[in-house]
Amino acid sequence: MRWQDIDQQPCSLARSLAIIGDNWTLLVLRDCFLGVRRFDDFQQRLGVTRHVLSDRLRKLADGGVLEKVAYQERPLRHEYRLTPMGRDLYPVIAHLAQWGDKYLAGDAGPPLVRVHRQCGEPLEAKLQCGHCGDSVEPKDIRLEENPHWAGQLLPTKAG
Amino acid sequence: MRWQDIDQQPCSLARSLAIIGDNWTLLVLRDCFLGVRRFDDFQQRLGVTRHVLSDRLRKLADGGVLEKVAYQERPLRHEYRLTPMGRDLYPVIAHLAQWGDKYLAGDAGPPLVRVHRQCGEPLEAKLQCGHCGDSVEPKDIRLEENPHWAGQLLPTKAG
DNA sequence: ACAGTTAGTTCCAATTGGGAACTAATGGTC
DNA sequence: GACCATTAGTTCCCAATTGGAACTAACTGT
Repeated sequence: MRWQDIDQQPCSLARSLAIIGDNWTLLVLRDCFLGVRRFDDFQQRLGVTRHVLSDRLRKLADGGVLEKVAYQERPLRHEYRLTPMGRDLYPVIAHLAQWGDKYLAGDAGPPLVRVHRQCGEPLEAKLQCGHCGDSVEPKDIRLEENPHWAGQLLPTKAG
Repeated sequence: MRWQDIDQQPCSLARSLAIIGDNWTLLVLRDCFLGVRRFDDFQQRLGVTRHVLSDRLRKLADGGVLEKVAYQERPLRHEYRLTPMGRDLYPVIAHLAQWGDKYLAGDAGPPLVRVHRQCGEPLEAKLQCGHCGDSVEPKDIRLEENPHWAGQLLPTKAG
């Protein structure tokens, strides 16, 4: 199976990755959350080649994660802004960054600290159940298959 | 800059992506969280080619996300298991899957429901501040640069 | 002796990526 | 009017990676 065809899988994770799972794409989104909006700014900050950046921005815009907004006419120029759908990816980025802080930081420590304005403390991101408010770990989750794909998604004991 | 060199960036997100940001890698981890451990099982479930799978599993093991454990001698065979470092990626996968459920599901609805055992309800994953317990959104976060990289990480207003 | 199991490796053609130069549309300067 | 600057891309070429399939190694069971 080709990577470009994973958007046809029923799995929600696979479909998500079809939009944001390419190399460079999550770094583009990191910069979006830092307020970067323009092509050349992305290009210089990331060091990615221009045609790859062009491709990734187009995919993000087509996928609804970014929108292309004209910021001037004559000559017509566009910038890229997060949509609500894009902003919903913040927890993914926050957890990934925190994971890197925890396991991959060098001697100088994590490069950025994310301070929670409301409480003034560095954010310790946790996965929370919105229904009961408790923190959640992998073992706390039970998976239920949608009957439409019964037996096709989860591995069997036999393999 | 080559993608393979992003592990040398100070950014924690970039370093995380150096380990888990390759195409297919997060789908390998999805299957790990579903209990898949063996090479051929990954290969058949993912449809990825064998040498790409081999490369991704090696990178994950080298990065400390998976460990290679012998499950029999004669002939020597290994399986791949999540380490604690790997299990810490669960929030990333949960949020990505939920994002796909919300925005990318087809007519039949999300393929899997993640039920929170403690409260019995479908998980609505939220990003929580471990210090104060509140849910967190992008606008609630203020970034502070580590002085070691002062001025090198965040974009300036000028661009 | 021969088929089956399992975790890979090897080979080749096709796609994708890195690096650099180039284009288009326009404003400003000498 | 000629030339430089800005900005968002596109085009070109070569190298690296991927997809698909076949092959290898080290056994076990019949």
